[in-house]
Amino acid sequence: MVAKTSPHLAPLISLEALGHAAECLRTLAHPHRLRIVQMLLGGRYTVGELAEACGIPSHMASEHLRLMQRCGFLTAAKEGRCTYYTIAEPHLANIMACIEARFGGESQST
Amino acid sequence: MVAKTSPHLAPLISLEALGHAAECLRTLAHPHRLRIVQMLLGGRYTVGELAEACGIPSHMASEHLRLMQRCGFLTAAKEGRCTYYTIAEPHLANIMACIEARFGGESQST
DNA sequence: TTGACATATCGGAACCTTCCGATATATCAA
DNA sequence: TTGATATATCGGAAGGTTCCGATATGTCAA
Repeated sequence: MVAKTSPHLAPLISLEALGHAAECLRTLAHPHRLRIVQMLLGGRYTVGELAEACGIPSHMASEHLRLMQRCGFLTAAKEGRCTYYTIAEPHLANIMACIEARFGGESQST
Repeated sequence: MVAKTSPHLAPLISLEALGHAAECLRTLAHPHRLRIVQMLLGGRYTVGELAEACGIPSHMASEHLRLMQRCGFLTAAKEGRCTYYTIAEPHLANIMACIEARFGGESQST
């Protein structure tokens, strides 16, 4: 039931779970989607606001948001003509913190 | 010089840095590469050992390792016929901890 | 109803990734 | 040298992703 691997390691995640993790990482691995997640960690925003912040047309923001919703990262709430998105997966805060720790102070003066 | 965005958020990472972050996340976003990183966080291994643990031919493990080396994640040390790989990017431990927190206890009894 | 706005969806072009078999290089043992 | 082992690289097939213009849906104001 357990590992037949080397002595000094024990708790390997199953390849199936790693496949799921890889899927989520791939969903996160896009500059506009990272920006969207970073903004949503600070509050809720509409598609149009997120699109403008990323400098992309809103129908593309909508597509990014749909991808992240499928992954369970976000939820949508329709209010009138607008759709507000919010973070649904609490672990995103941790991962963004890691990313900010590594890339936060990177070459912003060039 | 600073944000012209909404009141309740301030420290957005530059899109350029987010692009770099996305590249690194994409490199990580593969089940075999995640397994390799997880193993290497517990010690150093040869290409063949990593390949066997993933159930893939060693020339494919070699390719995964080269990708991660390019990203600065790993370093290689040749010893005789074997090449030992080790973790070079300390932040990988943090990110793997996030991933284990989220996916560690997932469906291993199915 | 009509028109304007906000979001969502569709179809396709361009590009990137993954995987594989074949082959190259480098090391050791005899 | 020769043969076996360990790793690395190459070229191409198959599939996935990103982006875009066009179009659809759903909401508000008049």
